[in-house]
Amino acid sequence: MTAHPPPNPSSPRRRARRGSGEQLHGKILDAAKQLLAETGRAEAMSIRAVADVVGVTSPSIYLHFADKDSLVQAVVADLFGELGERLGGGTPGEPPLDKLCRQGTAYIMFALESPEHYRLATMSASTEIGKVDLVLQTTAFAHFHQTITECMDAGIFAKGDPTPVALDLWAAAHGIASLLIAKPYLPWGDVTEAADRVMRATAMGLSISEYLGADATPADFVGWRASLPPR
Amino acid sequence: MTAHPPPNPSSPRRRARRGSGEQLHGKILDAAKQLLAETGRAEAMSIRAVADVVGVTSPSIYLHFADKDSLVQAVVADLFGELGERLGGGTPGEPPLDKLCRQGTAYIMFALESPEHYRLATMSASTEIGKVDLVLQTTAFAHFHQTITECMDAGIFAKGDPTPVALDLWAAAHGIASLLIAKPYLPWGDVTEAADRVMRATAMGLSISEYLGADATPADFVGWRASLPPR
DNA sequence: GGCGCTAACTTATCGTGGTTAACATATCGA
DNA sequence: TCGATATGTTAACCACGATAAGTTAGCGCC
Repeated sequence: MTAHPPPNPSSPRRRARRGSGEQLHGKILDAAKQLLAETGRAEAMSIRAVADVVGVTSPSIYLHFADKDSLVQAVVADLFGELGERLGGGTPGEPPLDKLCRQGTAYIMFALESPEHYRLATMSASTEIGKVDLVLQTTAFAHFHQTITECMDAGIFAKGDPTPVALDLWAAAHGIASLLIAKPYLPWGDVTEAADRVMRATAMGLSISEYLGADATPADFVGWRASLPPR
Repeated sequence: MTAHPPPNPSSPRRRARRGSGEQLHGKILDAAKQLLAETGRAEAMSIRAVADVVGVTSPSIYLHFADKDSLVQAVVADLFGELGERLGGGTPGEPPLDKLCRQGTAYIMFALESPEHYRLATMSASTEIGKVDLVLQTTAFAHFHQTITECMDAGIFAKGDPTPVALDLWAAAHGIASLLIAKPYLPWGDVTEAADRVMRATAMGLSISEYLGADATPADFVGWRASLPPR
């Protein structure tokens, strides 16, 4: 069995119509996502496996994607689209910091729902210069951006460019999501609570950090904290 | 050139003495670390490449490591040992929260110095039950643990089990380290400042979060913050 | 109807990588 | 000296990513 088996001789897959080569493109993407979701292992998404699922030979993949990395990136882009949609909703009039924490937790939950997709999305090399601000242009990031701006208007953060704040909060969300996925056996306790706790702590910390001034040392904070009335 | 070339026929590597098969074990580990550090790419550390560097044929690796994953895990364990040593030092009498932030930043810097090692350490699957608390038993984690206990004694955190606090802080450190490695092109600004900022914010946030009470909502925080005198 | 163009595939093949089975040999205790 | 065995090597298998070259089906056109 050294040769790869043909797709399925009994049902010879009908070749796509002349202009509709894009059909296969979509099917390949779906198959790749499905393989990742079902097996849960990134290495299971081989070009050959994807081709088998679609019912096509492996070189056909290369008619629609330049190489494996392109396929992975396409899957990831698709995923981030879904994430953006999910972060969009929310009750109007929701306090901005509540909204920010909710979005952060939603981000983490999304990552936990499709851990292999998330791993690929955040842990691939992809140091390509061309895609410099690919992340920053996702709708998910735009939603974060928007909510942070609302927080600034509410006086929770100092007014200015929301991007640094967004990056710091994203780092916190990514950190807990990533570790929950990679080290699930650690004593995290309830996952939702852990996610919520870290997001709240980071958001509050950034706010207090700005309140105390960017040049405040940890010792300054300790002194200030000691001066707070007990609750 | 389909066959693999022999190591080096001109200098026939002396076989190790009867009891010293462990020599090769160490050399393999060094070679694997070296390949990762030099090339900076995880895929460059193939079994065959490691064997070539050592001057041995690839199947010999399997006399000392069960499979590639075992070799990777061994490299990672070695790395965490180095990390633990580095986190150990520090001036006596250093305020505990300063120490905590310094250790967090040192952790992040360590990750940035050997990004591929770090990627392997934190992003591999390794869901093996046997190694349940492998991370928690590293000296690096022990140092975090110790410093957090000192913070608790200083009233910065509520007294109790340091492990949850350590995990949350570790998540923050890992998040920023991981993103700095995976997405270096994002506008992080100065890397050291970013690391320090996130660590400080998270530590302060956890402290304030405990001060306000675990059940405090983000809205509670906003109300409390608005009551603070302007600085 | 038939003819050619070409999009949409397949077949065959290459090189690399992880892993294993079978074989070889140097070392060491008895 | 001699056999047991630790310490390797040779040869091979199979899966994978990728490419080159061949094939076929749909479509416009006369």
